[in-house]
Amino acid sequence: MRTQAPCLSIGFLATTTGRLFTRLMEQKLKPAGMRAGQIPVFLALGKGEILNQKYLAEFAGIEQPGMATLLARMERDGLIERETDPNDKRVSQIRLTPDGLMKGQKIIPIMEEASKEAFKGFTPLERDILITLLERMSSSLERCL
Amino acid sequence: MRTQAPCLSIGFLATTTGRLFTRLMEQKLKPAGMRAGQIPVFLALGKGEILNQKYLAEFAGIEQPGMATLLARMERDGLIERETDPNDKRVSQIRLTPDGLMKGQKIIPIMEEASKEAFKGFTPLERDILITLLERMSSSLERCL
DNA sequence: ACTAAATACATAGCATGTTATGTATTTTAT
DNA sequence: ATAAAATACATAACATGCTATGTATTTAGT
Repeated sequence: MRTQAPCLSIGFLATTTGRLFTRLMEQKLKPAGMRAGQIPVFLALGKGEILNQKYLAEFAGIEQPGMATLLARMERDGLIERETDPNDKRVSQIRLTPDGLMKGQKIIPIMEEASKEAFKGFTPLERDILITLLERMSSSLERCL
Repeated sequence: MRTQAPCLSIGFLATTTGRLFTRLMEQKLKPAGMRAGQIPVFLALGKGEILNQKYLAEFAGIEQPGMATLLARMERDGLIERETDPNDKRVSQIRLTPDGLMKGQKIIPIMEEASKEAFKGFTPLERDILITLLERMSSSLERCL
């Protein structure tokens, strides 16, 4: 008796599902003047919060340079503003502009729409199981990186 | 009574899990002279198959221009060769070079390793459920794009 | 007090993927 | 037979994310 072969398609499935979801979000966000990568920033700053880049990178689950370039694009597009922290000149305090705040209000409804479509045909139980298993896999992967 | 709120974190979870998996594969593939995006090409051509770009793009589940640039990089790095189909000069027949064939032999073992780590702590049943649910979500998303 | 380490952010260079569009070539329809 | 549609691939421009590295600024250690 031999060990059952692990499913090799999990990587393909995970990345593909992620990409498809991003594509769907892009479709919905673009007409509203937002992009998929900006979602965590809008979620974190949507109520007028003022946060620094390190926090935002951790919140978004990406590396610091990725957040740096994302924020540079968002600043270019007038969605965020930055101000050097007077207490620690290394830190820049980041917040949404009035335009950013206004646009950000549509994020949650759009996410709800997309999630509803992604979960089409799922029972609430299946939905919860998928979330739980994905969270566990995500943790496993983080641990071995 | 109101409809239960759909889980909004599914998009984040899917994309994050995909990214983490890609990162893990990069760690394992780079020392072997391969990159994560090349996996489907190696899988499709690993036994000496000769296939065209359109087929490879569909197999990889990405758009045609993405495959075009991927193949350009792989050709640059001496992993694949292309030859115009004499029967239809629009088509280019693609195959792995000897070096590509040799490197490609390590793909499956590396995928097995990565899958084992991703599924750490999963029972076989949980594994199968995750696969099934991800496949269903992937199909749902494809349908509404 | 002052050098060394740590921290926050920026930049460079790249891979991967997307949409939009261009260019041959082949097929279809009249 | 030929103009029009379809097909296969390439290219441009961009977003997102990565690693590696640079640059201030702050904190710690002696």
